[in-house]
Amino acid sequence: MSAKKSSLSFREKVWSATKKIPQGKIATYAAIARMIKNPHSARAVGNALNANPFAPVVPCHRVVRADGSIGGFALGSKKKIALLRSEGIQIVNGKVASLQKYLFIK
DNA sequence: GTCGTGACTAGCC
DNA sequence: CGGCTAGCCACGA
Repeated sequence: MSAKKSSLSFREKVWSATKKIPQGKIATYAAIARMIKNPHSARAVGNALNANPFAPVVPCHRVVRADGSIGGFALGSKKKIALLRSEGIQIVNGKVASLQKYLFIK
């Protein structure tokens, strides 16, 4: 089989996968790791987004923790909640309501 | 080549 | 319900 080589760094893949998240939907760090074929790098995914220089370019605010908690945000978790709400996501107690309902997993 | 750090996760009390 | 621990991976110094 033609094994494709990963020319892009791990971070590049993370940003690429995150950019694919449709508006109104969200994904977990583990889900992103799954998209890039690194299901065991959920932690590394967070690191990638933290170093993400494309803050407004990549919908990093659509990425939350596996338990629905907001996790973190370079511009402030408060801002993240505001953005999610603006997309139709219900946030309760700093957590996503019906996380599964909004999850975007391929 | 080794060490420390972090926007993670699951388990245990 | 909350708090702590251990395991996991990628990156920079």
